[in-house]
Order: sequence, then C-alpha cells, then structure tokens
Amino acid sequence: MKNAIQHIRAFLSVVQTGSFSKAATALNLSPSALTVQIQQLEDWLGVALLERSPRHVGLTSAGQNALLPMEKLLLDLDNIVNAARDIAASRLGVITIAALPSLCAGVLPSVLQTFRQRFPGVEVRLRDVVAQRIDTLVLEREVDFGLGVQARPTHGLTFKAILEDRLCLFTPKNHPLAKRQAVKLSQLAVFPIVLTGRDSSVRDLVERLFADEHLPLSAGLEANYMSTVLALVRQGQGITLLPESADDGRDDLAKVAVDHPAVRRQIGLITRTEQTLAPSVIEFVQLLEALRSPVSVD
Amino acid sequence: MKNAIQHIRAFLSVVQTGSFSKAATALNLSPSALTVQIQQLEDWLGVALLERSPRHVGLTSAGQNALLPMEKLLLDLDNIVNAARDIAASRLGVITIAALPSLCAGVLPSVLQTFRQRFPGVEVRLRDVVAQRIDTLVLEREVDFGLGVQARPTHGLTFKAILEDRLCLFTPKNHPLAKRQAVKLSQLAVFPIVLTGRDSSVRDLVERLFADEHLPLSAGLEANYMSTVLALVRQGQGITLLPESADDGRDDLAKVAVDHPAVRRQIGLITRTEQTLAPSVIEFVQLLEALRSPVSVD
DNA sequence: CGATCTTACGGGATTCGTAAACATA
DNA sequence: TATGTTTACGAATCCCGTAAGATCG
Repeated sequence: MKNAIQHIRAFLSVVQTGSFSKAATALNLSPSALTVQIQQLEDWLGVALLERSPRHVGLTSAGQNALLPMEKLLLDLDNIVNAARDIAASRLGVITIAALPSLCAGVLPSVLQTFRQRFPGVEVRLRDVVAQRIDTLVLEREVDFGLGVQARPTHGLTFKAILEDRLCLFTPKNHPLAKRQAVKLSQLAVFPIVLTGRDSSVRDLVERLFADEHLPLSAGLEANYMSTVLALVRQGQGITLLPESADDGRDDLAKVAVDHPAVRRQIGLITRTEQTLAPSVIEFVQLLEALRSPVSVD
Repeated sequence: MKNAIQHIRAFLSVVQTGSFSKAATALNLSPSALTVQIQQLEDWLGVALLERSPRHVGLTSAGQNALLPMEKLLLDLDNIVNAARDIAASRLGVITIAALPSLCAGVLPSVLQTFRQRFPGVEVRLRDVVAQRIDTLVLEREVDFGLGVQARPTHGLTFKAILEDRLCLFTPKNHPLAKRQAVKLSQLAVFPIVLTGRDSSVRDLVERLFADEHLPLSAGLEANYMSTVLALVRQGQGITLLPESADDGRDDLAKVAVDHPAVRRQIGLITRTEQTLAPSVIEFVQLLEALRSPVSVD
C-alpha cells in the first residue's frame, strides 16, 4: 500500500456521510474510484471495514475499532503540517543569535522590537559574546547565526556583510582635538587612550591600526564595557576610539572622525556554509539589512 | 499532496542514513526519485527540511521540529494496521453471542473451549436468553450474532441453519413408556407433563405440537430451568419433552424418541441481513458447523 | 577530480471517470 | 422499479528510472 492517507481519508468520509456517493462528491471523486480505494484499504488491512448495501452503509467491528485511531492519525498529520507552515510563515519558532555586545546595545534592540511586533510568535534569544566566541557558537550550531566581524575565512563559516562599522575618536569637550573635523592616528597617539578589553574586537582593531603605522599605544586604562570606557573619558582619564554608534547621546563628549581607511570594518551575518536559514531568520536578516546605517561594534 | 506517508517515510530514511543515496537504496528507489519526493514534501509544507550538500545532509530547524512527530505518526499508522491485521487473523477481538440457554449448557461449552485455545486473544461473551430476545439483541447490534431457532422471517434478520434439534421424551425408568423405542404424542398425552417456562422456545414447540394434534396438554408442573424439569421428572412428578441433548448423563431417566415429524427444528445462526461477519466470528461459526450432531434447545 | 545531489525526459504503472451491470428494498 | 454500489475498460495522470548537469570538497 503506497498511499494510505488518501485511503483513510476516503474511509472516514464514507463513515461521516454514511454513503459512498455522497462521500465521493465530497472528495471530488467518482463513486467507482471511491469503491476501489475502500477495497484497496480493506485488502491492505485484510479486514472489511464497511458493510455495504444500496440502502445502508455501516461499520464492521474492525471498522469500528479502526475509526477513532484513524481520525486521530489525520489530526496528527494536520498538526504536523500546520506546525511546519507556521514555521514557514514565521508565525512560530525560535531564533538564537550570537552578536557582539556593541550590536546588542546598539542596532539590535530596535530591530528586535520591530521584529517582535511583526512576528509575535517567534522567540528571539540573544547572546552577547566576543567575536571569536561567535564563530564557535555558530559552528557548534548553538545559535542560528552570528552577527559580528568577518571571521578568518577558515572552517565552514560564511560571512555576508550587512552593516559598516567605523571607529571614531571620543574626547572630552575641552580636549585639544575636540573641535577638529577629523584627526589622524598620529595626532591622537600622543594622548593617553582608554582601551576596551583585550579580547574585544575593537581592541584588536585599534592595536592593529597603531601597529601598522608603527605608533606607540600608550598604556592607559582599560575597561570591558563601552559605557565604562566613556565614563572614564568623561572624567578626563584620556580619549578613546570606539564605534560611532557607541555615542550614548549625552552631550558632554566630542565625537571626531578618524582619518584612516582601516577604521571601517564590515560587520555582518556569520553562518555555517551548509546552513539553510529558517524563514524567520531570513525575515530577521531582512529587517537588519533594511537598517543599513552607521553602526557600532565593541 | 496526495501521498504523504511515503514522502514522510522518505524523509525519515534520509535523516537516519544521513545520505540521499543510501536512503534511496534502502527504499529501493533511485536517488532522483528520492530527491523529487523530498522536494514535494518541502513544497507541501512550505519549509526546507534538509540541508543538502554533496558532503553532508543535515536537518534544518523545521526538519528538527517535524522529525519526532513524523516518526510518531508512522508508528501510529503501524499500530492501526497491526491492530486491523490482528482482528483479521482473529488474534484479537471480542465476540458477543446471544444463544438459547440450552445451547449455552449443551454444545457451546465444548465449542467455546476449542475456540479459546485456538484463538486465545479473542474474548467471547455469551448471553443466554430466550428465543425472541435473541432477535432483538441481534437487530440492536448488541451482539455479533445469535444462535437459536428460525425467527419469523420479518425484519432484517437472516437465518442459517447449522444444527438440528429434536425433542425426546424423558421419563423415570419405571414409567410405562420407558422401555418403548418410540412413542406417539397421543400415547404420552395421557400422562402429566412437566413443562418449561412459558417464554421458552421448547414450550412453544410443545404447545404447538399438541394443538396440531388436538390433544389436551395436561396442566402439570412448570420450571424455568431444564435441570429443574429433569429433577421433577426424577421425583415422579410426571414426564417431559426436552431437547435430546438435555440429557445430563445420569442414568436414572429413560430417553425415548418421539414419533412425530415436527419434533425436529433447525437451529442456527441469526444475523442482521446487512451484516458482514468479523473474521473471528466466521472462525467460531466454522467450529460450530464442524460439530454437526444432534443438539438440544430450551 | 570525485562523490553526491539535482534536472530533464521517456516509459510504465497506478488511478480516474464513464458506462453498464448488479443488488437490495 | 429505483437508488446506490460495483465492475470493466479506455484515458489521463503521476511516478519512477536513466542519463546528463550542477555543486561542493
């Protein structure tokens, strides 16, 4: 027996309508085709399920026994199909994301909000981790995708740029560099710099920038959270280089562009190469791409 | 989507083997056919279930979600099929029978015993009721079939003779008729007769016999149970007419044939006309028919 | 380059519908 | 006799297998 579902559906329809011909029209079938299907089903099971006569169609005891389980079977199948369709339509599901802390504090909240109200049934789990941890989480399938900087193109990871990240100089308002339109690295290297944590991607980038230009990186203060770094700058402990979007909106710091090509970084989607994204994930990414605007990274 | 089961089976096979080609050979299918089936399944659900690449086949999140329910679905289907096959093979089931009390005490126990040991999984429920009640029980589908005398051919009942029933005269050993080979109704009508209950089929038959021959039916004792009737005869309260098989094997009564054509009755199977018998019922009836031998009725 | 999945297309089996035959009340 | 189920058979559909194409490691 190949096509059991259709046969069972035919059987149930006959039972419900109490007639082959009515069931046939209900199923958009000819009565003869229905007869054959019931016969095939009975042959397959080895038992007669229906008592047929021109005047009456009734259940045999075997049909009686099979009726409820078969109804349940079709309901179960419907549930499977509907669940799958829900996932397809992003009406339901779970998305897990690993993203850089700066993204989690920057663009993601607003994206998340619009996503939540557009797809209320989809649960989003956000994990804020440093860049290299993103890669491992994606590889180990702990998360559906990552948001961060381009990984070294090893492994089975795929990177797709979505947003551009640019470092800016943050200084107190009364700092000598505060009024400049743009500064060069060599100009700011003479001042004490507040750095982010050693495992952060911003720290990596800053160290690389200074090393490329053979500039000394003055051993100033360090802080893991960007908010802490900014607070230190406000206290006059130094200046700092942070993603543009790290600006928390308070008006007591100056934000100055840095004149160096490498301050720009692509940040984007990190997925396993073989991965096919769930529909809800695709929706999320599209929302993210619609927000192409200057963004920050930790 | 017509043939969901086969598609689901294909999907599960791919997941188990981790490869399209292996699954294809396992299913006795060509890889291309399998591909098409998975595609159709995915089109139907609207979601990708599998991540395909030449090196790796993995589950998408939707596939992950659908996997267990689908496995359960196939198990449920198997259970339905097996249950039906069990019924077909009479390995399982319930038979309910309405039979005359005399049959329940006469032939049925031995038939029941052999049936039980041949089909241990089939439960047999026996109801001993008077003739007319058998008809109503069969008509109301309270029992699978009845065993009794031919009903008046009204309704939707069908009768099929299986056994022959013959009335005999039972007398004490010292009774004047005890030594006869056969007696006529007129000969025994002069003696007081112990009768069975007014609603019993034997009583009906006896009364009809006497009425046909215009013989008086002496108003003797009555008892509902045949064992009581025989006890009364033993005590010398009179003689009686009972089915031949009512003989309980004790040696203190004489059993004399009655010379009258109408002492024979067909007793047999009573079913609804539209009824298709369950396999186990057919088995039971066949056992019954194999026992064609003189039998009794109440 | 090799293994694997996918697409294209011809052949074959299954299934459908029409029409006639059958069964039952 | 009339209604409803079943059988027979021609036609359409669907599905499978072969072979060529595409893809990833």
